[in-house]
Amino acid sequence: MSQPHDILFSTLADPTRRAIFERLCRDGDQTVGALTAQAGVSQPAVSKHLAVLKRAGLVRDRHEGRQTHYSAQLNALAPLVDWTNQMAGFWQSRFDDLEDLLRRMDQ
Amino acid sequence: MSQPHDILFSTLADPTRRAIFERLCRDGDQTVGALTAQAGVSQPAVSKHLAVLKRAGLVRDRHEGRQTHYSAQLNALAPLVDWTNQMAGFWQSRFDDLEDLLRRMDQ
DNA sequence: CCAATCAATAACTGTCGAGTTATATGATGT
DNA sequence: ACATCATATAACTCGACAGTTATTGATTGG
Repeated sequence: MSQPHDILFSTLADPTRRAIFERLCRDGDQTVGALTAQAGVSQPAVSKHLAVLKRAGLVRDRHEGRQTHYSAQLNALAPLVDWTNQMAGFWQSRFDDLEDLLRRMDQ
Repeated sequence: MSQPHDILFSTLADPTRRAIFERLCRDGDQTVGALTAQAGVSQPAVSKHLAVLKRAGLVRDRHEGRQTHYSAQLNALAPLVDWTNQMAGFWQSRFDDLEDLLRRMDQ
């Protein structure tokens, strides 16, 4: 029962973690240190959040010397967009069904 | 720091709760009993999930005799779409590579 | 009125996960 | 080789929350 968007929702549900992801979207490639500097939590906490984001495919890491740079992988958001479109589609199709029914009742 | 999409993400993060919302999108108006029948959890659990969905603005309730009908409020998903668009915007301003994602969002 | 039904609330329990500090791993410069 | 810096992992704590059963409140039919 664990769809791809399942992992996305739970990964992005945490405000601290989502803020990290947003920062990576906004400002691009960042080191763990740079992210920690504004995260409001300890460095290990940031590292754990990054690990979760990585498992969800939302970030990539790149090692450069003793630093690790992380960057956002925006295409990982696709299932989220798909899910939203699907919900909208259900809604629309029921609306169409209703219109269809009303049209039948009119004639 | 609690933005509107913050509540949406955490509300939709729970699989059981999201399944209830999906059901309401797919099949429209449902009673608590009908939702409980397929939720896989107890009736009180369903009621609590519905209360959370309602606080997030994702559902409306309508009392009819001793039953309560719930229905999805799809427009409440707007902040989610906005957030995704914003992330895509950040990304796009730095790269030009997300045709695939944009195609999904356009449909 | 009484019994039954539907939903919500109360009270409680257990689990999960986000945070901490402490430590390990690994790269760099002197 | 050594001291230092950057990140990851370990071990632990604590609170939030999803689930349970039991109960209450409200509505309907006999």
